Amino acid sequence: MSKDTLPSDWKAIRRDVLEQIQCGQWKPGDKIPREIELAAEYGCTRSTVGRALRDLATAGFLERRRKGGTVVAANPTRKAPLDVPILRDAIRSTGAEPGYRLLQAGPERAPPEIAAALGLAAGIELFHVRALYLANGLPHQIEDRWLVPATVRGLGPDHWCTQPVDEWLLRNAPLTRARIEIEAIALPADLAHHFDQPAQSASLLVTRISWRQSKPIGLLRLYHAAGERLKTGI
Amino acid sequence: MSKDTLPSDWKAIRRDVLEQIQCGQWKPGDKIPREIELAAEYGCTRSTVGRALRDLATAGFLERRRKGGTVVAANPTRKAPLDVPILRDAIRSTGAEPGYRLLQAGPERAPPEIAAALGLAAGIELFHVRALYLANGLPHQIEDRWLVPATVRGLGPDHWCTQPVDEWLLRNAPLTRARIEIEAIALPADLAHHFDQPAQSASLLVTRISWRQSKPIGLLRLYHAAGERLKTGI
DNA sequence: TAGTGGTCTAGACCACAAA
DNA sequence: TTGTGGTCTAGACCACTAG
Repeated sequence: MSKDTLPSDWKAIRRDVLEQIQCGQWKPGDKIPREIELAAEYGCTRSTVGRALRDLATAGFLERRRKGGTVVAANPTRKAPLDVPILRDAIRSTGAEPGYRLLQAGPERAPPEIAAALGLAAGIELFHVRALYLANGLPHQIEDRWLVPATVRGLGPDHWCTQPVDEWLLRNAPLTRARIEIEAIALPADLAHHFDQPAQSASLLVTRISWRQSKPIGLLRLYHAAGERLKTGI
Repeated sequence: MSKDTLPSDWKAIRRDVLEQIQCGQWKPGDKIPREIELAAEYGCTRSTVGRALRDLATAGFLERRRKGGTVVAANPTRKAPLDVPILRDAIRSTGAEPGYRLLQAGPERAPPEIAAALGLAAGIELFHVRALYLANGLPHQIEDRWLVPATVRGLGPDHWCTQPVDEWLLRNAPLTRARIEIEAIALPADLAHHFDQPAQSASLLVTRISWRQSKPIGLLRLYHAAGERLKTGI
């Protein structure tokens, strides 16, 4: 296999190696040449080859082990990146004009399942915020958020009245860790009413519990209007 | 700000810089010191600092531009990696024993919306495979797959009878690109019957269209049993 | 134990975009 | 124009692990 062009930049090498994999030249489980051999082949240093292979490894195409060499991943479990954006930005990115309407806010005793999910004692008092997000004036999502006062210190009524809470949180109590679950639910009557859709419509519910270091920030339930979809890709 | 410990490996620098960001020392929009300044501070070369900062940039915490310097990302839109695994592996990873039951398979004229989604002429003949996946013997997911014969050449009845199609595809026609959509639907009666659940139950439908280079591989609709959730995290 | 990838250095040149 | 990050080199030592 002689090469007429000798790409010596790491992106070209990456492309080249990936092509060998995707064309089936190098099959899952196959051991590929050592860094030093590829370096000789491409006419560059080991560092440059290493950069390319490392990138393919983190992308899941290769598995690398010291002494074991570099092997084409047996089952390239691909990851589809799911955005966790600011809610209004998500609406903007669809080309629609975002709107925000506060439904309810204030301190409230946490229901047992909320407190439990956050790892807090039952009956603790949290901030409870419910708000409606609009796209071009039409109901789009309903946010149901429980926030831990101790962690979001400084957050007050003046914040959530005018602008979405997540925008304040982003700047003042950014999450370091989160757990996300996506499920389908039959739209409860009260939410369906806000969406102006029939009750029991199948709709998406995204639940997100977030932490700052090891302290719980809060629990967000994001109800989507029936028919709304999450989109991603590889 | 003197440092008593001077971490000189790139992971430590990464941790250190990330901490400055997450503790609010460096706020969104702030310009952070140049590579060469950080290198002096940490007592290492520019390459090592660069490695750490590059990593934080690809993770979305920093934005870097030549001449513009390195800036803390204004809105760190985090990405939650959603696995796109082999179906039986996904079941295994929950600790359950996977099962596979073929429901129906063979050539079939593609419905207009399927052909359109794949960018093919209406009325084209595709492979249509429907199968039930079980977890510990219980119905878990239903796969409804349309495959483009020209792209998955070599796939035949003997393959899909005994083992899931995706496992053959992984080795013989791996995807290079995919579009994924997640939505909530009311379970149609025929599917509900297989799941042994009431019709109209809200359940998740994941639709995936995949390509190999620019050639369409097929369209997969994965129906989840009512109550099933997708899980991810940051 | 020996071989592979992982990391770091000290330097250089280049590409891009801000001033 | 000029300063910043992006990349590459040639070399070195180290950490892990397969044989």
